[in-house]
Amino acid sequence: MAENDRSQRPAAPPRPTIALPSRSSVESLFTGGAGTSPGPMTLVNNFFSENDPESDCRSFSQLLAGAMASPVSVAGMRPNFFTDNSTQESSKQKDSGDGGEKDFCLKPQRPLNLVIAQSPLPMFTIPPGLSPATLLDSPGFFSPGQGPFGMSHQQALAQVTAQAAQSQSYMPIQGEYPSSVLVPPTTSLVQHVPFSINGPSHQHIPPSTSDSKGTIVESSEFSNSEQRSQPASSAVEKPADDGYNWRKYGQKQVKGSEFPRSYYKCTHSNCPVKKKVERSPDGQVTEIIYKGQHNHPQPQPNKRAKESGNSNASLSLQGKPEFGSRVQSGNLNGPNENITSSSLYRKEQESSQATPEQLSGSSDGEEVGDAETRVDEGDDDEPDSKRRHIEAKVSEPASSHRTVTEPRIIVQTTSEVDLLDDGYRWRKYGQKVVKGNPYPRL
DNA sequence: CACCTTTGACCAATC
DNA sequence: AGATTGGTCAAAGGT
Repeated sequence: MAENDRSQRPAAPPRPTIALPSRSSVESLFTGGAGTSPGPMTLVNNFFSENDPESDCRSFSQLLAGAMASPVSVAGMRPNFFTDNSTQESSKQKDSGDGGEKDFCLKPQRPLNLVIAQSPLPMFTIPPGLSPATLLDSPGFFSPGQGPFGMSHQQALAQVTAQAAQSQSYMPIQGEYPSSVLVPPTTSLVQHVPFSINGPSHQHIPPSTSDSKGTIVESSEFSNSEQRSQPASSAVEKPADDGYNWRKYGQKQVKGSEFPRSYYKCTHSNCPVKKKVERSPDGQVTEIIYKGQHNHPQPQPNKRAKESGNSNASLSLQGKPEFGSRVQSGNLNGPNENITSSSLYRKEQESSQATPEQLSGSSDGEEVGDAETRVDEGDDDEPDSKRRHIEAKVSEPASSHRTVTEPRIIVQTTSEVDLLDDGYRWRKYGQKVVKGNPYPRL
């Protein structure tokens, strides 16, 4: 283990392996709106940043949830594809394909924020089965007809989700994430979205899951009640039960975070996956950050049950560390790839406890990267990026979700560096609208 | 006894 | 160059 860690440090993160569509498609995507940054992150931001006063649906999670819950409606570009509580409960039903069209906007009870963090880490990846082009070309994604980013986030999200689902049928998008066993080591934005959004997952989690302490994290994200029902999970704060076994190897108070951060490693031999969990004193998880991908199948439930004391094996959504950026299906080489991907699920549970940065945010929760987001310089060659730059903390939609539990999702992308079709990575240093040219010149 | 958590110290990157 | 900070190590102790 130690060796791995050590070796990891110096090792530069693998370059993001993102297959890009021809420029045209990319461009159409990125240049959808004037003044829009073409960066992957920006892209995402645009998706989710919304200042739609008339819409209560600010939460990306909601969007996701909605998308997941009702692909059909999504396909229909229906803004209100989400649902209320009942919906959540009935998510299973939805899985079977419902057309539930409830207006989730009205029930921002579990708003989730998607945060796209910019970092040197290739977090924003696209699975082999789903090419960026596919996503981008998707009418819903960026519909020319709707003008630059004319479509709502919900729509966009829904679209993406739907496509993802279609393109990768093998990939369980919802809470029932089979974990590494079935899931190839690939990842995509789409994937991130769905599962990360605990939204759907919570639906699968029986309300009374509480017993298993292991599930704390996930469940907590979804509902406070559940969380609370769970005792702070004992002194041993096990990370959420995501199906893997974790060993805590450190804990530290991190600046900027009110709560101590715990460091966990996957106990599987040679598995480079690590995760950082921040918990509030009362045991509520406020943030989870995964790094790397499991290079092994998920342990058998019984095994884990024994170890974690939890029989609910699956639940979680969280454990999606698998969603790595690795495009090639091969095995991980280990140390070198540990950082292939990571994602950060941040949830805010108690507004009161929200950290300043979280609260400081812009009006919209989805706005990525504002306040604290550190835009990476863009030098992809940056080494481990484990440092502060890695995680961009996103400001919280202070106003909108104050009292609500806010699971936060941070998708880390490759940074400001744009990936273009030429195979090289470019850093944008300017943008201008050129007269006569519908698209801004970068 | 094996495995895990705790925790202070250490290291390296960054400021 | 020194201070700060995040991440990790590893001994000690607990289960």
